[in-house]
Amino acid sequence: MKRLTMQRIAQQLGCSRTTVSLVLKGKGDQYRISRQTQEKIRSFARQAGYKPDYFASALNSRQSGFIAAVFPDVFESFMGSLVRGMESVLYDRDYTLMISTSRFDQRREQDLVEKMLYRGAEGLILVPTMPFRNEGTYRNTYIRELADRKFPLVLVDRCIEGIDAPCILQEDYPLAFSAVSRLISRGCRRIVCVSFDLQASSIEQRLLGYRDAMHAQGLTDQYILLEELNPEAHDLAEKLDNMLKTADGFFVTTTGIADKLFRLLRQRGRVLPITRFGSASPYMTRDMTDIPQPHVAMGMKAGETVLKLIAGEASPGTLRVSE
Amino acid sequence: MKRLTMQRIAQQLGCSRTTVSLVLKGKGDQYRISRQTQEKIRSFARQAGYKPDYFASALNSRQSGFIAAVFPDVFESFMGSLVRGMESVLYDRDYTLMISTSRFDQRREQDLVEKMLYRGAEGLILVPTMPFRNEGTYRNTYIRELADRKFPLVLVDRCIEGIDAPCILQEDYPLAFSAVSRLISRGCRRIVCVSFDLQASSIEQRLLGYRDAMHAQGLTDQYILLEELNPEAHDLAEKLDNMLKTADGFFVTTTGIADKLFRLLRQRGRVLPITRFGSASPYMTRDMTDIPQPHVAMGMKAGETVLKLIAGEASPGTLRVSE
DNA sequence: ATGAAAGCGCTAACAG
DNA sequence: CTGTTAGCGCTTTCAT
Repeated sequence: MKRLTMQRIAQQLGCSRTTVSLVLKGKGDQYRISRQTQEKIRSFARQAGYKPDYFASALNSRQSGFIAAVFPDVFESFMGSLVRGMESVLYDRDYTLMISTSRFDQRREQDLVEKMLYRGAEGLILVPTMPFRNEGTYRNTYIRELADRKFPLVLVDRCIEGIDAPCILQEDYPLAFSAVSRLISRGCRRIVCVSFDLQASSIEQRLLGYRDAMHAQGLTDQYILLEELNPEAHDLAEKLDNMLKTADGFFVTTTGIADKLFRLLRQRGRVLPITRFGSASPYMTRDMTDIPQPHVAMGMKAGETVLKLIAGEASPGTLRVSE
Repeated sequence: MKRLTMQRIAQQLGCSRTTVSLVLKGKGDQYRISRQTQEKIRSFARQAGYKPDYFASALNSRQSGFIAAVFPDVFESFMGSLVRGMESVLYDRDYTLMISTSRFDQRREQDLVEKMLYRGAEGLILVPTMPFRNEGTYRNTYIRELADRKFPLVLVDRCIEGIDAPCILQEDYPLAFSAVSRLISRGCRRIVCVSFDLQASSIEQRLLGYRDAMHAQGLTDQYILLEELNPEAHDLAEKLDNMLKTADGFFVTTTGIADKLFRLLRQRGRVLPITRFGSASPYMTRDMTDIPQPHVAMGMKAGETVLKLIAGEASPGTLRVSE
C-alpha cells in the first residue's frame, strides 16, 4: 500500500498535480482555480486522509516548524516551569518545541545542538551547561558561531561573555541585594552565602548582590561554595560545621541547596533564618524566605523572543523578567 | 553564499556526484573506488565542513534518527529520571530523543504525537495523559491505530486497555500489597489509602494491592481520592479531617501527595506512619517509608524496547521493571 | 484556469 | 572504478 501523494490525487481526480498543490497550499483563489475544482480536491484530500510529506516539503521550503530547547536536565521545577512558559507561547503559534537534555555535559550539549540544527530547528533556546569555576571555561565557540551567523538563538538564565544573542534573566543582582539587606535589617550580622560555584551569570550576579549588600553595611562576606552537583554529596555538611559557630543567617542562591541546608541545620538543632532564591514546591513548605523565580514568565519571554528573531527582528540584548 | 552540496564537491574535484555520495556514505570500498579518490573526497568534505542535507537524505531514506517522547509534564523527578534512563541508551545508539509535553491535555497529546510522527519520528515513547475517573475514558483510538499498524510505540507507567504495545511498569501490585502488609504487621489497623483518582494502570494496581492486603487481614479499606492535579488544591485538607479521628496510618500512591499529607498532619500535631510510592528528593528527607520507584531503569527499558521494535522485533508485551 | 518543466539535495540501480 | 539516469514528493515559474 503506497503512500498517498499529490500525484495520485491528481490522477484520481483527473487534473494535474500542480493544481492539487496550489489548492492544498491555499493558493487556489490566487491562481483563480475554479471553486468547483478546489472543493473537489479539498474534500477528496480530507476524506482520503492526505498528509503532505514533511521531508519533501521541508526540502523545498526549508521550514521545519520546530524549535529546539536544550537544557542541562529536566528534573527540577526550574526547567519544568520554563518549558511550560515556552510551550504556552510556541504552541499557539504553531511551532513545536523539541526538548533535549545535555546531562550537564558540554560535549553532549554541543552535539545535541548540532543534531537539532541538522534536523532543521528554526530556532534554539539554550540553557547552557556552565562549568564550575575550577573546571575551566565554557567552550563557547560553537555558540558564538551560531550567534554570528544570526541564527535565532535565545539564552536563558546564563548569558555568555561576548555572545551577541538575547539572554533571558531575572533581576538577580537587585533581588539578592535587597533580600540580604532585609536579612541585615532584621538583625543578622554574620550572614553566610551558600552557593554552587558555578560560572553561570545568574549565580554570579546573586553572589555580587550579596557581597555588596554586606559591604554596604560594613559586614564581612563569607561563603560556602559547592562544586558537587550530585545532591547526595556531603560537601555542604562538611563545610557547614566550620561556619556554624558564628553564622547567624544564610543567603542561598538556589532552591535545592537551601532545602539541604535546612535539613542539616535541623539535624544539628539550630534554627537560623534562611533566605533563598527559589520557591518551595507547592507540596512542601518550609520556614524560610523565598525570592520568587519567574520561571514561567521567563519561558514565555524566551518563546516570544525566539519567534521575533525568526521573524527577522534584531536581537533585543539582555532581557530581565521581573514578574 | 550557497550551501555546500555533493554536486559542488564533485565539480570541485572533477568527479561525478555519485562517486561522492558513495564515498561519503562509506560504500567506497564496496564499489571499489580508488583509495586515492576516496581520501581526496573525504578530506575535502571534512575541511570544507560538508554536512549532508537532512531533508534530502530523509526524503530518500525515510530515516530521521530521532525518537519522540511525549509526557504529561516534566516537572517532577518522575519524568526527569525517565528521561535520564532513555537518553542514556538512545544516545549511545545514535538516536536523538525529542521530548514534548502534553500539559495533561489529551487533545494536545494527540496533536503532539501526530506532529512528531509527521516529522518522521522513528519511534514513540508515551506516558499517556490519563483522565480522572470522573472525566470519562481515555480516547485511545489514535493510539490503537498506531499500535495496529505496528508503529514502534512504547507505553510507560500506564498501559492502555486493548492496545497491543509494550508497556513498561513497575511491580505496582505486589509492592503495594507487601508495603501495606508491613504497615499492618507493625500494628496499624485503620490504614487510609490516599491517591489521585486517576485511570492510570499503575495507580489502579497500587489501589488493588492496598485493598487486597487490607482484606487479607480482615481490615476495612478506606480511601481519600483526589481529583485535582493542582498541588495547591485544598481537597486533601478537607477530606483528611473526616478521617483523622480514626486513621492510624496512611498508604499513599504518589510522592507529592504524601509530602502534602505529611505537612498537613504536622500542622494538626499528628504523627502517623506513612508509606508511599516514590522517594524523597535527595535534598529533602522526611519521616516516612518510601517504596522506591525504578524510574531510571524504566526509562532505560523503554529506550531499549523502542529500539527493538524499530529493529523489527515483536512486541514483548508488558514489562515490569523491579530494579 | 491548468499543465509542463525545472528544480530542492540526495540515493541507487544499472551500464559502461 | 565512474557516470548516466531515474526517482523521493513537493513547489513554483512560466507558458498555454
